Amino acid sequence: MGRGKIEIKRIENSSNRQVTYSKRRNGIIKKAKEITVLCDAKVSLIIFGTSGKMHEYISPTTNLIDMLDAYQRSTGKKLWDAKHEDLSNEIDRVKKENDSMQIELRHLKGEDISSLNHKELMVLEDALENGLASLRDKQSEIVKMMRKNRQMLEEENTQLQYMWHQQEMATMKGVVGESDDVYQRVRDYQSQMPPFAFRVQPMQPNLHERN
Amino acid sequence: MGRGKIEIKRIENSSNRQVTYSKRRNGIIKKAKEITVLCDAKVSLIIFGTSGKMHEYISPTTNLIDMLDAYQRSTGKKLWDAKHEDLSNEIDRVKKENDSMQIELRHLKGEDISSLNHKELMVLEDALENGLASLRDKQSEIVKMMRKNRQMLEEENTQLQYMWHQQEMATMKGVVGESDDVYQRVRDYQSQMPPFAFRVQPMQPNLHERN
DNA sequence: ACCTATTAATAAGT
DNA sequence: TACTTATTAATAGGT
Repeated sequence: MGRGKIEIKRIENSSNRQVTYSKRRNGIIKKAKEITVLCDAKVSLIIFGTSGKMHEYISPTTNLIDMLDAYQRSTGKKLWDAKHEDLSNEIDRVKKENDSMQIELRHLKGEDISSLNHKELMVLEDALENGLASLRDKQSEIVKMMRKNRQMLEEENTQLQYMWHQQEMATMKGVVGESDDVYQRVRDYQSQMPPFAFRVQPMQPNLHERN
Repeated sequence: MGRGKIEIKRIENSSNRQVTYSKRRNGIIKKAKEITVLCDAKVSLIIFGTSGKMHEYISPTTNLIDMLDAYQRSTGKKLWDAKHEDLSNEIDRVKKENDSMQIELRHLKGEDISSLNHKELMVLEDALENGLASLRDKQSEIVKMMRKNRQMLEEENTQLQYMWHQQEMATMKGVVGESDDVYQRVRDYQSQMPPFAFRVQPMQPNLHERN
């Protein structure tokens, strides 16, 4: 299709070859676009000329990755190396782990237990009872701590009341000195101990609500 | 280039579209081959039609992997790595899911509960108690079924003993006929009911050990 | 890049 | 699906 017929063999004249390359490259890409539109086809076309410059066309209804995935599915050849397979295996492995944990969780919550046999039910029961036991331990530990806390607060309170009482007495007798007021006494008292917060907070920091 | 000009837009007639697809696909592949030979070009062409069937052409001077490597060098886009990243993200996602389930499981088993606050402990307690309650329900259901089973067996046993006794009486009187021996009686009795195994098996098939 | 004679591709019909 | 052929589209070679 030109001023003369040409044989399909390498064009030896370099500039002719370059010109032909450019024209035909455009031609192919145009054809690729057309078949995409006319026939709902998906095309991936990558062309390198001798210059090393690349030209490509990918049907806008898809992308190279998807095309290559489809290619692999279609041919069975694998383009992505072993590393990808490793990753896929890893995903499978972790997903399986996930599933079994999912099941265990459901069982512990009393769901789907109809499929369990007697032995399995016993194991489950043990687990639940142990869990509950640990929890109760924890809770009683907390209660103990709270009691201790309250006790410490009460003791401190008593001490402060006593001091306040003493101060009142002193005031009534009119012996108030600048370096011996009630506030100084309280500060003296406090300095004998670690700071308040440190002193009476529970050892269990998360005892309090978080939100 | 045909008996008439056509617009470049989707061919609605399905069989026309199929025919055109087939012709033009061949046309493009032919062009790809030609430019490969004429101009020393390297072409990778992958085409999927609506049927999902794939056609490809790769210049014989190269292969798809090399083409894609060159593509990546040329564009800077990374194909495998993109895929890679997708997979890695998937792994991360699933692993996170995994971890949180892991934690929940440990909590239900009474482990690592020191970090929980009061509210969380209450929720946990509820979950454990519910689980235990469901389990106890299940277990009592099983016990009930076993009792029922045993009862059925006992009744059958009684019945058989009675028949055996009768037969003994008959034998003592010497009135044993060929069509009226004890075995026949037992068979008669059994034929009134479904087969033994079917009759007295628990409705809960997994009651028995599996391994 | 553009031009255009010529070949190649192909749309529609069979 | 394959063949035919009128017609359009691509393009070789020249400018």
